[in-house]
Amino acid sequence: MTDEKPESRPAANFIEDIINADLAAGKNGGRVHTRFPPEPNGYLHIGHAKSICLNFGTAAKYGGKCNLRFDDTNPTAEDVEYVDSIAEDVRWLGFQWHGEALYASDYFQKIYECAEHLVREGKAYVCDLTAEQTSEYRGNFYKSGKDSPFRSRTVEENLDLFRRMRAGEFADGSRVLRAKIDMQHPNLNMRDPPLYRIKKAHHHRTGDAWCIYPMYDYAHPISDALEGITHSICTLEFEDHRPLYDWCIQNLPLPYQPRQIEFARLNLTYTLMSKRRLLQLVNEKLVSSWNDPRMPTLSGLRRRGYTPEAIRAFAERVGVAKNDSTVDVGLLEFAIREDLEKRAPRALAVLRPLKVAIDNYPEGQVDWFEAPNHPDDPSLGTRKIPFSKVVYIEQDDFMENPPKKWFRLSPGAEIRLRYACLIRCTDIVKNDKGEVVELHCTWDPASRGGDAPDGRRVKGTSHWVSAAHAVKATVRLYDRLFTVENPGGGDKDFRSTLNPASLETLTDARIEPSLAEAAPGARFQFERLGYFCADAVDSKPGTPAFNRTVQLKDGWSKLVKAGKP
RNA sequence: UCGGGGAUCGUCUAAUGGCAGGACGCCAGACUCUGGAUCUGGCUAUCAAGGUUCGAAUCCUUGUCCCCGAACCA
Repeated sequence: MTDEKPESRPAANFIEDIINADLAAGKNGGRVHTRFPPEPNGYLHIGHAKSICLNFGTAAKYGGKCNLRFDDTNPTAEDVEYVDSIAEDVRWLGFQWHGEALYASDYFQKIYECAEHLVREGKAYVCDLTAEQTSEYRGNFYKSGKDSPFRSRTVEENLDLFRRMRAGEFADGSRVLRAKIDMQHPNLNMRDPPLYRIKKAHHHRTGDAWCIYPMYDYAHPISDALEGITHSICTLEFEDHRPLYDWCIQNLPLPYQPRQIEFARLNLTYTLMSKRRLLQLVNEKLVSSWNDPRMPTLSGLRRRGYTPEAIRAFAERVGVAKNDSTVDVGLLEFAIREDLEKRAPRALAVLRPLKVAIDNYPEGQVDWFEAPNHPDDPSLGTRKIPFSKVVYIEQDDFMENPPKKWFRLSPGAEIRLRYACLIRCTDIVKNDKGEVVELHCTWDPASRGGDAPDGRRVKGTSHWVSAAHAVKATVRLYDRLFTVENPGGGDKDFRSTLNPASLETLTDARIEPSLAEAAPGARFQFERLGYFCADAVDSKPGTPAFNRTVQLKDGWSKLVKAGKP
């Protein structure tokens, strides 16, 4: 990078302020070491992406390191399926963790030894209260707690009992190890919190080696300290767990003293961001899977056609602060448009075909027009598109009785077929129901390529495909999954606000021939429509299926909406 | 009625006692073989009331509103 001293760099957010101050105070020997600590109990979503970008990005900015650590202290909720998907998603986003992927379960032995240390110091005890009794003894916001009758057990008795817990002598839920702090503490987290519970459950990594598992509040600070984490960044709801985090760091013989910093998690309009509810969508088949392109999961966004670059740029723009906030989903859409606008090759595709016969075009003739793959970037090259006597245009591009500012085709009007020629509508054909099913047009042979030699201007340009050469394709049009800004907000069941039109599958779309062999995952701009990608699962060369990633900005529909077309 | 946080354009976010700035959005215009892109110009904000100060978004006081917290979840 530069020879600039780290602490002289202007801070991008309050976390960097803190790091700069720590660096200036000579803490941690000048090191910056963060970690991303997902629990492997679900798929990563766009909210996690913010945290990933923050943790990995901050470390990188300071020339530090960032660990990937699976927080797997609750075997009943966790699964290897999730650890695999999480690792894949982090890599896809473009980040490389320091060393091997780590697991809190790697530290179970050390965490256990720390617990014995607390017991020996008289700072932890085995408690036989039931969960209900524990809760009762804890008191509540307004009522202080009272000491457990087991609080005064001797060190010897506690050590014996704890070892027998570990040895599997007691039933699930019959005892816990608790920190001995203060049952009168105004912060409920400090009222003798449980450190270990008995769970005779199979763990995805440690198997049956353990039947007691540490709680998050206890295992997390130890894991951080063991790894030499300097700044342990988490979300706001852990703010009042920080005293307990610090208590653990202070009362245990640990090699490092990490510091917890909390920031506001990402909320997005029209988007659900809770793992529990996302799981529900999957389990209840309200979406096809975790990677359904309508899901806010990273695997869903990837399949939808989002790029890692766009997601990182989005995270950057959203910023980092402590205000509860809900970002407009439009900002995410802006990020992917911005990225794809410069990189996606253009192509012509007609979603809802309307047949157009060019009456004065010679039967059997084919013109191959050359079209740039990107109008502003010649380095993407060109391709040839076939033109013949019958073409399809978009149904939306014709109106029999158009409003005033209509630039597209209508009876008697002339438009340009993109990169091909000018055509004028001479006649329309309707079916029994009075719907327009076919247009008759004439072309101006002098306009070959798209410009008239007489210099006449044509306002409208339509995309099109040659009927004889176009390939049929499946195109899935995705829209937001919910109809309300805050699904599941208030007392509404989020399932009642699902958008019934979140997926529309078109099976009669026609694409230009060059698109037929698109590689799965390849992204294109279908001109005048939006960005699309060949589906990574269902699209095969020869039988393509495209997902709409996002629509192009649409000035016309905006006019219509404003009521002034 | 307890503890912990937070209130700046419509939405995010900066300004760390010294010009309230940026991005998205929106509006108007230019340009255009995508009603796309691009380019101009514009719009809109310091929760309230007092105080300190030459000067307050920032410091103090009082109040209001919002979020989180009572799993042997993370």
